[in-house]
Amino acid sequence: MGRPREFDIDEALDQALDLFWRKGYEGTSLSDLTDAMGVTRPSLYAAFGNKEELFRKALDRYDDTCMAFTRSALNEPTARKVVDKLLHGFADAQTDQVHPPGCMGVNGALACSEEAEPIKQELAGRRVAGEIALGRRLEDARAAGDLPADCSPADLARYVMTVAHGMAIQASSGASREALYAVVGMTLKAWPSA
Amino acid sequence: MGRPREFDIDEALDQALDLFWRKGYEGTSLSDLTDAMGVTRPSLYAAFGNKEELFRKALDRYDDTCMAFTRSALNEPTARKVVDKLLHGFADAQTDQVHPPGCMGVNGALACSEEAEPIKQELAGRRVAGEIALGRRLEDARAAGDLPADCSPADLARYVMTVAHGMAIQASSGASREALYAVVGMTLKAWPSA
DNA sequence: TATGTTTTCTACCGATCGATATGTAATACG
DNA sequence: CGTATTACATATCGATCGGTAGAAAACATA
Repeated sequence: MGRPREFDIDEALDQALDLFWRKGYEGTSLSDLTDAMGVTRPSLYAAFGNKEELFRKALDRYDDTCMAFTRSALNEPTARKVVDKLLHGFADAQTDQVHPPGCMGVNGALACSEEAEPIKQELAGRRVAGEIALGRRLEDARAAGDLPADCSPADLARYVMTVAHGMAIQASSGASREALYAVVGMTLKAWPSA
Repeated sequence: MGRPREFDIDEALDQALDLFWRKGYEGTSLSDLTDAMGVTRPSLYAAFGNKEELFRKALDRYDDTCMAFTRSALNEPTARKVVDKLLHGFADAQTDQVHPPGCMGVNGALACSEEAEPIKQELAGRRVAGEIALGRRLEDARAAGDLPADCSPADLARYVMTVAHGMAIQASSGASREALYAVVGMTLKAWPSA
């Protein structure tokens, strides 16, 4: 009951995500958001709570859509294929021309004021969670003989995520998809074979 | 002549650098700066112009001091030693415990509002300049037979800088120096031998 | 001591920040 | 229809943003 909402929640969230991705949490103002989302300020607060909650919902949407490949990549049969799909997926997501260049998890809030510290911590936490998930997958691979017994899955996972996040910086600086593919290729050269 | 300045320019600049490094250009307020530098607001403007000029001077000081190793690394005799010294230098600079974690060139302004766009461009420009300088050094190395004839110095340079900037993100997320050293080690495994 | 120059201080500027109070329009239910 | 409920729009809140006027204080030179 009550008056029906005149805008689509997910469409508005996509606009907010685009802004936060491109300008970061603190670099995006409420006026930026309401202009892009086509929603007045009170409607935004009624629908999403406040700026921080809006960011978190946009981040969840980012994870559900743009980062979906990270989950499916872990299901690849071999460790090398997992990493290959992961890094190419990041390269694609960071240069897909429809979203801002780079990575929302890095651009969102890397260095910020005290006020945005919780956001920064949230993003850092998700980054390490991704690294840990990859590390576990590589541990399984080692146990299955898919990786040398003397290698360190944790170190390998950190190496891969370092390249992934480094590519996000490169993309923000204007690197092309092909340039990132070349980086992925060199990264895989360092990959150990069972 | 005139009343002598009561604070040291370089000491104040170091305080400003620490703040910009830790909180970014936009995340650092004038009140943050004056508090940390021990200088009143009009004194700051008289000495440094405005916030943007202060940032640029702090950035120059960062380059002259914390990034000095990047120049000397290029003088190493072999391409591999250049890259080894470069990456270990970045790992050290990003985890030296006296400065904020990560890299000023990345933390300073990665995603920001339109107002800080010139700062963002400046930092991106310096990043690509570093990559180009390394690429030239690797070209020389290839010409000298220090690298395989069929390798791409530009791709190698991009790969190295991608890892360097990725390590900056890792350091911001709390990675230890040893963890970054492990990443450097894996990166060098991909290095071609002549 | 008198004067010119520079730095220091207190106080304040307009603009923008995130967030709301208040009243009206649009729906569902009785 | 009447009423409850929800979303809409206008107008504004106090706080903070980067940046400055204007006067007093500390020096060099005369």
